Amino acid sequence: MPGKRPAARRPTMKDIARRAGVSESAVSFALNDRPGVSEVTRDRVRRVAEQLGWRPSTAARALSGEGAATVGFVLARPAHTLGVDSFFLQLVSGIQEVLARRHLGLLFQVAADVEDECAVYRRWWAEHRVDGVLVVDPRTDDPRPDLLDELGLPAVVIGGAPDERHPGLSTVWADDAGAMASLVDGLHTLGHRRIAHIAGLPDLAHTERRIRALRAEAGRRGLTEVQSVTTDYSDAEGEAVTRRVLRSSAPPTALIYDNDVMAVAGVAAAAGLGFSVPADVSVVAWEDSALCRMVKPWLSALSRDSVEFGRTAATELVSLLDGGPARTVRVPVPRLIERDSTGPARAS
Amino acid sequence: MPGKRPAARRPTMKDIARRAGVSESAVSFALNDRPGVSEVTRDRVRRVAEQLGWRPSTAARALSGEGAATVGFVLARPAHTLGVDSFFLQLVSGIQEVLARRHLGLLFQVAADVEDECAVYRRWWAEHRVDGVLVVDPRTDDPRPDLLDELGLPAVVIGGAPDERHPGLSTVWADDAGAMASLVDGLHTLGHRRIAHIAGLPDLAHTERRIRALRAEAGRRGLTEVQSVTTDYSDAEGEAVTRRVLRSSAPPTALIYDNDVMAVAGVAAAAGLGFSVPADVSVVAWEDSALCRMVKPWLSALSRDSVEFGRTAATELVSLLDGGPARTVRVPVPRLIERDSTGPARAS
DNA sequence: TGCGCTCACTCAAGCGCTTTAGCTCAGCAC
DNA sequence: GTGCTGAGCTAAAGCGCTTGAGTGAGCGCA
Repeated sequence: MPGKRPAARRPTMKDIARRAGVSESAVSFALNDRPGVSEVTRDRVRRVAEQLGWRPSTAARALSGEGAATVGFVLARPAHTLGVDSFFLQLVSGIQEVLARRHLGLLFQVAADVEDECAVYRRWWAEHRVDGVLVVDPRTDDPRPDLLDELGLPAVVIGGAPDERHPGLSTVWADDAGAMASLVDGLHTLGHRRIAHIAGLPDLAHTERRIRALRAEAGRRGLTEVQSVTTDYSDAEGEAVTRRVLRSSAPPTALIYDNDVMAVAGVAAAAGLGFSVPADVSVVAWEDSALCRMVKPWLSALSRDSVEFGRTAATELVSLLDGGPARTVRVPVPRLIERDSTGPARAS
Repeated sequence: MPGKRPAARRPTMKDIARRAGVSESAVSFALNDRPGVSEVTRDRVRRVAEQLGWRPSTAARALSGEGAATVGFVLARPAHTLGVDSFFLQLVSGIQEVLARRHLGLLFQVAADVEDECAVYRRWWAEHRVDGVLVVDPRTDDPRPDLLDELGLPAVVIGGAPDERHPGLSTVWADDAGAMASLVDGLHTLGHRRIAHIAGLPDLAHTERRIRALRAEAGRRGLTEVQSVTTDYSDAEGEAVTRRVLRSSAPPTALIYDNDVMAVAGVAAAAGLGFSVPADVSVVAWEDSALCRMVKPWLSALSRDSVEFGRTAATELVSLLDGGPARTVRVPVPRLIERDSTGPARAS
């Protein structure tokens, strides 16, 4: 008897039809809220379906042209940077919340690089696996929008800048430039004149945006000793770059890190070099998480609601799947949470 | 012209059949390596398929009884504990690696609790969405194995103890008891007699295993001042519990944390109370990540290869899907990485 | 009474694939 | 010549659902 697989049979519409004494088509109409059946029949069918625990087979649905009831999400980052990043799990959990409500599945895949990611989209499309995708980490010179256009796959770009060249794509983005501007403004007010920006991956669109915004703000204020350095987001590079910039003859008095991991690593590196935070150097993390309260001093951070970000993106995709128009949605500008790592610049 | 969706048509087997001048059945045989076609035809068909960029429609495949080519993964943890946890992303990336090679999709879902998770399995099963699932966070008194048995859904339990009651399930697990034993042994050798174990979620099977193992080890050595306290894995509880245990009249000289996040929070809490690590109290984290090297002192940690763990689990599931037998696989015992947070007990 | 119309429903085809049964023809033994 | 075999292929059904084209009853209206 052991090892026996009962494998209870799944009920189908045919079963419902039989029990309700109507045709399969009637069942289909009834369950999909289509006209063509009386309210009485509809109710009866619904009751039978419920009672049988019926659920539509996604395979059959997909095959008859209804789409796969699934959206795709590819993460293309080097494996080692996937580590201690709270952003993606939060984002995904927000996405889920919205998708689950519509019984849409989330097909998740990690890819080695963007090229790989494109291959995944092609495969998903050819295999009829997804109805749309959520694209993260948009890049400067990104091949993905063109591809998705070509495939006719509805998509929402998360974190991209508005893009007129692809009117089919929705975009959900945060105003990095604005955030950077107010950040620089705050630091400037505190007397900081030498600022280093330890940025993320060089090819990412938002990295680019932040770098440009910083340069613009510096220009406007006549600050000449302002720099951005790109990294791979890892604690290792955060530490290495911090060490390098602080060792210069006129070290920065404020450090802006593009994520929390590097900021934490950076604080440790600064301490190692004898710099005290915030007395000698102020630190701000672009991304708030528990991490920021795990080190002394607690890190001031730009906080955004990543879960909400995910919700927004998913909502846009759902609307796209419903035939809605592509849109560009801006989520709220991240808010600076002032903690103990920022203070007035040391008088030079 | 803008907004036009070209929506290139997907090639089907019919297209291949036409171009290759054979019937659809022949194409099916050829492409699935089934007997019934000559090598010459097989080659020709394959070439045409390749040239057309054909990929089988998963929907059609699933409908004709081949399974959905997808496995499911549900994460049922309170949203706020999802934050800074490196384990799951690593695990998933290991899983992916194996699944991708077989062109299996990973359907991912976050659920509120185990009950919710069960509902997801039922739905997936009824909707024909997945061929098997990976179950994480096994619990004492877990409803999931029974359910999966009932549904006849192949499954691999990740982190569970071997379970004879469900011969249909595969299990991939680490020997927590052994790891705990050697940990206690090490601490005992260093002179520690009062040990506090800040454990994870109380219902998880591995939490239970570790607690029991600690108690057993303490019993064997006649240590009476050894305790385990369960938490929700969050930095907040890690900090609170640390504070509480260190405030007692005879505070522990060694702290074992069930994850890296709590360990880091704990070190900060200890420092706040005037305890120096490792002089006054030693700290070990059960889970190694970049976090452990982001604080001073660097944390000693039990390190396991989570990516490999994922690979192993996925491999087992694939074998199950191929009709292989259910198995129980043990992954290597986590290894203690000694850094700066452990040392001899202060002479009392 | 008969015409046309609507409503509620049924029939049957079709989505892209697998699979079983069957068909054809060459090769061979007798 | 007949009969058998097996290799190589085709025809057709079926998976569970949707959908457009019927069908037939009931009704209003001239």
